[in-house]
Amino acid sequence: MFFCNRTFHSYFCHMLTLVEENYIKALLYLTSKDRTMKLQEGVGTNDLAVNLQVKPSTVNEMLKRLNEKDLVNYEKYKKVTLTELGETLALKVIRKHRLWETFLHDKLEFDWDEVHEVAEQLEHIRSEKLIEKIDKFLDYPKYDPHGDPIPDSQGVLPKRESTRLSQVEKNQNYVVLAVSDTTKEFLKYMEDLEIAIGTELLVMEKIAYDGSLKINKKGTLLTLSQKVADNILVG
Amino acid sequence: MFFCNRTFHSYFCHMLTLVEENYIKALLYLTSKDRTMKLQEGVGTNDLAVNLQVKPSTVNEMLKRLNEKDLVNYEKYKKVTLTELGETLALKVIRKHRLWETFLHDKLEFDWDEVHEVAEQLEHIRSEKLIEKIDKFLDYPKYDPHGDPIPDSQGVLPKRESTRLSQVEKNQNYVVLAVSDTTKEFLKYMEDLEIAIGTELLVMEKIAYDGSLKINKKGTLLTLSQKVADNILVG
DNA sequence: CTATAAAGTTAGGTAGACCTAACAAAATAT
DNA sequence: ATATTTTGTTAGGTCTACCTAACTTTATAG
Repeated sequence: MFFCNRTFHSYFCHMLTLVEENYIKALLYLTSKDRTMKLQEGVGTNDLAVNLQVKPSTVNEMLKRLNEKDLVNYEKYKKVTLTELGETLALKVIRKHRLWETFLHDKLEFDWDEVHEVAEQLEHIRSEKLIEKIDKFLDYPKYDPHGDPIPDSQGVLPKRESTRLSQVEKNQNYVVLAVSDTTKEFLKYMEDLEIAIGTELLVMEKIAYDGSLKINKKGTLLTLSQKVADNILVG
Repeated sequence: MFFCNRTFHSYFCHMLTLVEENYIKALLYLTSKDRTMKLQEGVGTNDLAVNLQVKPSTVNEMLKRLNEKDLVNYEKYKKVTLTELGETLALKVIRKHRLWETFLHDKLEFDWDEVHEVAEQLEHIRSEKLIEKIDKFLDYPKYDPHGDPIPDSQGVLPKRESTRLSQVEKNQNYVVLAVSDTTKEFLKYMEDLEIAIGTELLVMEKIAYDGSLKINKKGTLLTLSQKVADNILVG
């Protein structure tokens, strides 16, 4: 039994429709993915439309509604961002998604590549209790089968150990977790290098003279100065 | 990824909306519950409306659609029944519902009375593989936490041992599972006695002279002839 | 710095699933 | 057998979430 009818929930509850949940989830995904890497804050209507596989006009309409509900910051012709409320709720959806993925993989022996599709559905099941029970049943995992971090019940993502690229071992694979310089210049450079959150890097050689690094990025070879390598956090 | 879009599914797949699933599930529930007990076959618009908590006009509209999709046999002003297809699909929903209830109760330690609400949501998850995995994970249970039988993957309900009421032990509780006389006269009498599928009965005394029974039906005392007791199957 | 392309918006339309109000048919009760 | 009640239906309206087509604003390229 749900206690929030439509009128009620609009004012008191934060009960989103399944579709609204998908919009804020996509928004969180698209923003957090590039949060530290892009020059421009926020996401465009078209990007969202592509991600959600709907037409831009549909997105536009929904953005107005989400704005009304204080889930996004939206102004005509501008990029959209999640509000704090929106982000909190999106993290809850992500939490559910990743816990379900873990459940499917660890307990039901689903393959790594099969879990996502089903978790897309399960993430919308409305029951605080259920997801807490699943969390307990899985013994409070911190990462899902893809290695993505699972937010805790407060929406906090586990802190990951990260190391500056300038200080890692040679000949070992690392994944870019974050960057510590957020200036336009740096990020623009990162974009040019096609290095983003999630990019895999392998240090081939450290040049003793100036501390610069020879890097293998999925087959592509490139050289990064120590200054740049200092600002790339990997793990 | 779903391979049935709207146009496609209407003609080739039997992919029902969540709401359609709820309608056929309710229909199965309302018909099977009284199948052997009622004089009149089928379910009325109002009954369905009450069960689904919507208005009769909404039900009416949906019945036309379900009829188009060959899920129900519906004619204006007449009682509605499920087609074979409708019943098959409804049994799949029931199967999912009861397996999820079992999962919630047995694995996640949900209380008996909490499982239904969540299972109402989980039963609509679309994944053959998921439900088969859950079935396996639970080691192929035959009954859910409420004792209701779980249809197998072919939609077949487990056969239950049943005994004629005329042959059961005294002072032991039984539940009516079925009746073996389907004549109007008998069923009408059952209705008068307010004995239906699911009714709990306790035999207090067997009269040696004519084989009639003194019965306690939830506090009410009644006497049944041997002939009647022969036609009531309990378990 | 304008012309063209890309991105975003508006208007108007559809389908599903619900509603109310008014009406018709069937069941029942006198 | 008719009056009344119950049950079922129709018509017309709402909201969500989608669409297409036409249009406007912003970005990009010559």
